[in-house]
Amino acid sequence: MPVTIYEVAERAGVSSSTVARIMRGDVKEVQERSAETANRVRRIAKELGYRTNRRARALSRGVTHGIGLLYSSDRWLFEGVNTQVINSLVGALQEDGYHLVFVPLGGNDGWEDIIRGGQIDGAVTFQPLHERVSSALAESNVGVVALADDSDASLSQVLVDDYAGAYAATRHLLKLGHRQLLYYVHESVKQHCSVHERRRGYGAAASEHGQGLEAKELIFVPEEEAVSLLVSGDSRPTGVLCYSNLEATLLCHAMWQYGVGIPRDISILGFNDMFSTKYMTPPLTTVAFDAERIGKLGAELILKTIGPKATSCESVVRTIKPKLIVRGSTGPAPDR
Amino acid sequence: MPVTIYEVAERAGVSSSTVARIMRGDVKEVQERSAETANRVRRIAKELGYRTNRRARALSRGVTHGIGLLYSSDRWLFEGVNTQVINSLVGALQEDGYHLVFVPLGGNDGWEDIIRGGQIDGAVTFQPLHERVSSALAESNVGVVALADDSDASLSQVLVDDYAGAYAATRHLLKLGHRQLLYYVHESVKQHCSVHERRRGYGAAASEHGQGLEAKELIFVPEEEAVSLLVSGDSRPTGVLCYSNLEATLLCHAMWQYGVGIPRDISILGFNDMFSTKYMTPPLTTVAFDAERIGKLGAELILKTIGPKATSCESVVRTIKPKLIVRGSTGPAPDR
DNA sequence: TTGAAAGCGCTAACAG
DNA sequence: CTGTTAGCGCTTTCAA
Repeated sequence: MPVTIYEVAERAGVSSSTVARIMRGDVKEVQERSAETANRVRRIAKELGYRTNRRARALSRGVTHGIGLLYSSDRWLFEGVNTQVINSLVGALQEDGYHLVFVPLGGNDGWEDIIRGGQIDGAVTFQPLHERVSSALAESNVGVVALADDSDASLSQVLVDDYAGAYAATRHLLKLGHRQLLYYVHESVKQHCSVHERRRGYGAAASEHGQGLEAKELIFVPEEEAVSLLVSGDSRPTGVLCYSNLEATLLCHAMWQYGVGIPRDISILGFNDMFSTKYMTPPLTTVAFDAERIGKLGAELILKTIGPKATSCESVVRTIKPKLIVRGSTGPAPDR
Repeated sequence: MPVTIYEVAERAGVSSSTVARIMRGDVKEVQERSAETANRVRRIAKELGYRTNRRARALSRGVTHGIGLLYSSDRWLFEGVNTQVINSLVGALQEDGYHLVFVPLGGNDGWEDIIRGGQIDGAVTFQPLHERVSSALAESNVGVVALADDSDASLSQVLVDDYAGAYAATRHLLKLGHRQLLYYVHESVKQHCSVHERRRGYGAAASEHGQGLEAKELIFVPEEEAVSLLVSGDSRPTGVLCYSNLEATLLCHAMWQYGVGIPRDISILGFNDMFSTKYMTPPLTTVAFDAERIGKLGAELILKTIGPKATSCESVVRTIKPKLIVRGSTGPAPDR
């Protein structure tokens, strides 16, 4: 049986409110007398092993300090760089006494009970939300911030400047002399704003360059198609901007098979700096972003959104800049 | 302002307890009269948009329906097959009205507040727990089940029969005629019971076979070492049992570089059937297990452990059998 | 600053 | 089966 403020109060000869206030840090301790009491109470609480009961506090204060991680399992959340974001998000939330709760959106109505039942104070998501979910959140006054998703302009969000990343990456290829380019997105990739943003950045850099340049794109297509484009024909691409490390891995494998050298014959550039990337041969040139920072910013935004002095109605967008990490998979364009 | 049982009660002309009981499904509705009231109450509740307040219920019942996912970020939890286990665990818990909460063990004392503050009713973990954590759990009467970890015999656990998996895999190599074998674990792998179990299975199959067989092992070593063993010397292994898909990926890459054919010159066998495995060339022969099932069993065990009729003191162990999936990366041993 | 008292919304005996 | 009556443990006025 856990010890309560009442037991501490009795032992210390003060009222329960006093104990509660002291344990909560509400007491200013400017006067000598209160400082003394405070210390005594703290000592006794410690001796007795007192801990604030979070259930009671939740009811009384009307908040749980829980943040929901909204996701549907059809879009696999725990892959790639998201896991790093989540990890840092959890850490940052914990710093402020908040915890993250898995809230799978599919299946039964569990998610609705959690949202409407006051199980969480706020939420984060990596994906567009269904209307039902959005309204449940709104009606329950649960704030949301979107991470790496810009589909709902009314939400606060933290984004990566994919346009800039793709632009820089493409410029890199151009500087190396590549004039036959390809932007490739694998068929397994889900529709997402970054697909489009990276395409825009790629396109912008290409059209800026002007004449004598061929910039192809293969979006949502199986790798066989990309591979055959890369290994046959005279105007085959020599510089490939991959949507992520998935495409990069696939293509590198395939190129080895066909005896195409990287970066001798083809330069390959990916997005997202992952573990597996470091174990590639050659190491992948890639556009990386600071996943840790997204988590931190996300935590910051959501806590601000649900905070007491929340100027709710305004949504804020934080954008982080990716950076190009040049490694071994890109090199000068081959002579033709 | 959310609607409470009192408002529903007033509108329906019954007492709040009646509403609560009906909403909770406590009412047996055998008699006509009560069935009628029940329906009316339910209708009104729906009209008013009533939802049980989980905070109030938590305080009153003394449970939160939260299950903690205990992990420390130094052992990266969200990689590989664990993510599938977690996904199914979350789903299974949701079926029973439970939710999973991230509980990072490092950093500040947040985890202790969660455990001792009654934020969760039970917990699951994939790793050995520190003494401080274990005692916090025990003292707070929070049950735990270990997933794929056998380090604490006093816990309920769900395990994979890694011994059997490695045994079957090794037998597969032997049947293909391989007589120079290697069991390889990469340096980045953390100490874990499966490392040892797989080694045992490998060793058992090897020693069963008897004479004319050389079974090497390289445990926790960098890939360069493994690669050099595979490409030089007369007695170099032709059949490799990798600890996971990581080693398999690394070795396949390296073999391509050295012009060593798979499975022509070397057969490679991995553990864990992952997405990336399917995109390998050739597709990886691997020992797979039903991750979904682990999650389901885990949910079952933890709910049983914390349940009301929990015969607490006894810990139960469920073991699931892996199965060998033969694909393209293994073939007959080459002539020498 | 401190204490007394009234909740937060639901659950859980206990009568009726 | 239904209503009444106390709480669960903490927070929060409101006086003192």
